[in-house]
Amino acid sequence: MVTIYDIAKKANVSPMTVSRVINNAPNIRNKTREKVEIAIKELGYIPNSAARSLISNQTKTLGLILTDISNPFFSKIARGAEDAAVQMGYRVLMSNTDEDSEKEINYIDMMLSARVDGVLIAPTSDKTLEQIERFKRHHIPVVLIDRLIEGFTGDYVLGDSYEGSRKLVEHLIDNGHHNIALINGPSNVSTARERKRGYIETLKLNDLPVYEHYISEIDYRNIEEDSAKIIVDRLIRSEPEKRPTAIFAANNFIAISVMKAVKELGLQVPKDISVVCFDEVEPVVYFDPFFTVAAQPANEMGKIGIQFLMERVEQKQVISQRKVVLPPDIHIRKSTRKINSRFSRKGET
Amino acid sequence: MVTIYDIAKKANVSPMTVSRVINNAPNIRNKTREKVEIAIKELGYIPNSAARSLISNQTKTLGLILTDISNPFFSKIARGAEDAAVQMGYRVLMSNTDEDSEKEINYIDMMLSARVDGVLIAPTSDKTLEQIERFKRHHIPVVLIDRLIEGFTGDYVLGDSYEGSRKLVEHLIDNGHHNIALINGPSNVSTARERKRGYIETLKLNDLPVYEHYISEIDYRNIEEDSAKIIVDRLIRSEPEKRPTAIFAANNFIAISVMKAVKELGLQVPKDISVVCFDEVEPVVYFDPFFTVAAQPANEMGKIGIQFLMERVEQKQVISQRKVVLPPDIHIRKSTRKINSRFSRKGET
DNA sequence: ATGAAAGCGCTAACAA
DNA sequence: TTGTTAGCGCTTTCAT
Repeated sequence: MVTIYDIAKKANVSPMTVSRVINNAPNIRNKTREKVEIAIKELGYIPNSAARSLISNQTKTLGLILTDISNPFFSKIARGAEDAAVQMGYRVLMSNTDEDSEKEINYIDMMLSARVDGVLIAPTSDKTLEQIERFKRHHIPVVLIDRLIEGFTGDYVLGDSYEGSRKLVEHLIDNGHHNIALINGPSNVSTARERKRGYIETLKLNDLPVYEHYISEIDYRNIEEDSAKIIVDRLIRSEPEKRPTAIFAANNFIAISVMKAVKELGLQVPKDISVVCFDEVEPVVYFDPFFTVAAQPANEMGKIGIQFLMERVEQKQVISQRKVVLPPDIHIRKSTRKINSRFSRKGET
Repeated sequence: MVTIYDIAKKANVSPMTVSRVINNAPNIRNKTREKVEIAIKELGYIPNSAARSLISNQTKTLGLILTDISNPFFSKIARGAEDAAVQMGYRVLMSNTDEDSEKEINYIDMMLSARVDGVLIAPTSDKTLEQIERFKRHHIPVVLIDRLIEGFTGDYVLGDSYEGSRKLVEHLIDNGHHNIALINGPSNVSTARERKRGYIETLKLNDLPVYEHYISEIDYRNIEEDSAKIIVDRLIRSEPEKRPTAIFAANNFIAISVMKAVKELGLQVPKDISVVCFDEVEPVVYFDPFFTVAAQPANEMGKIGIQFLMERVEQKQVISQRKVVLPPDIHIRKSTRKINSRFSRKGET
């Protein structure tokens, strides 16, 4: 490996001068600089980041902890984050926790030993707070993305799950749906809680009853399995007047499982049942927009998350906590249809 | 920051003993080990990777250079690669070149200065070979994924583009299509060349003419723009007997643009025109399998790529070049249909 | 404008 | 079994 000593020897200067050249320090004679630069080119010298880190106490590396980069929502966050990081001269270490808190701990160990300068994380659950404390102890800034943890102090960037749910459910109600089921994510994740809150409050505001048997949860880790089908099956087999006419799937993955289940049960969307969900279902949407969704600006979220993080890392204006909650875009498409309400609402004639 | 010196002081041993404990060295008295471990726990010590790298000359970090992680094909490669890397105790630095060779060079600089122990790369074009040489000069192993470069010596993992094209086109021909257009990727990428070769040879083997005006290329960087539409428009407006009855889109992104264009031109797939492509169009495929595709095992490719890389990095059996070409799975679905050939093939009665 | 010395956190090599 | 010394590649500090 070529070092500044090799360059120094070749250029007939001291290692310190080489260091000055590669750091664009002032007060260097042009001729000296040229000599050094030529030697660098000829030997193909590239500074050793590890040695620099050791002195500067910064690695110019950021940690990105997401649950699954092959989920389009997260891969967009990753893209937005990576682009923003590189633009500011930082590298990105990626990881996939698969919603598994043990994997998450291992990745956090990894990030800690890599001495990342900051971390952007979508926590697997509220329990992650303890792990985040570990970063705090090492004075490593942490920004939360997509998911909030109560008691967390620091910046975060979320989609507005409550508002998105409100609008999605409102849309269903406006189209005559009074029997709306919610298939939610696990309640130890903030987005799921907020979506449920939006769902319940919207029903109540519209004088619609909230049925416990309409609400179920799926652990994200089991979506691939038959959990969605079991739920959809149960919902559909209930007595005709209790059968939901619409399903609110908490995210795109759940929506897909629901679609599959509905189909396997011989029913059609939206003819027999309407479906809405969070997050865009790509890339179909580009040529055949089907799902009625609350689309979150994932790329933007990643970008803002890194910007916040960088400001903490570079200790610019260390303003107080920044809480950004981005509104989702509601797209009304073909997975929902107007129906004739089977029952009138309270107060309706 | 806590160092081995802090631990040493607290545990009343020398820094070297601490080093031995954290490295699980033999010949340490149990009691000493315990003392040290307690101090480590209490102070929350985590070894500094940079310092270790400086001595060991390895960073336990791998570089992953892909074109765009928000493309499902590549995000699956990334997942497979990341999982495999972590399992072997390595970290992964990610990057997105966007098919841009300048960005690619910057990322390669980054990887070089990060002193990654190895690189898994899907090169933007054949020109990347020079850049790969830079890794070679620094004795950093490189494994190619998805795309091959002529003249490259080393391991690679590809999908079988030639074979996939053969089967896709064969399928179209079997269904009466004699007028098949190819909308390809740029010919400085190996997959595009191989797909074209498969297309042409299959036509020839079936005594079908190869028309130059049926073959076009799209730069991956412009897919979002109207390039596909312009091509589809031209194809469709040609004289009736020259109008293709099927389009072979080189990948899923192109296929989506084609679908969009076909729709905007008021036509339907597969009624008016059949469409086939490479790579699965997810996640629709899970509930509404539509596209007839040659699906490549992306996750597997990433995993194998990292395995090969690791063997080079850890200099196990440094066997000669390993060339893995994985066959795609052909899925016949609803985007293609049987038609009555408008003209008989040469030799047919 | 340039150089020498010291040290970042760790470990290899040797010594005790 | 444990400790001492030196040095990985670089930069900070202080000279010159």
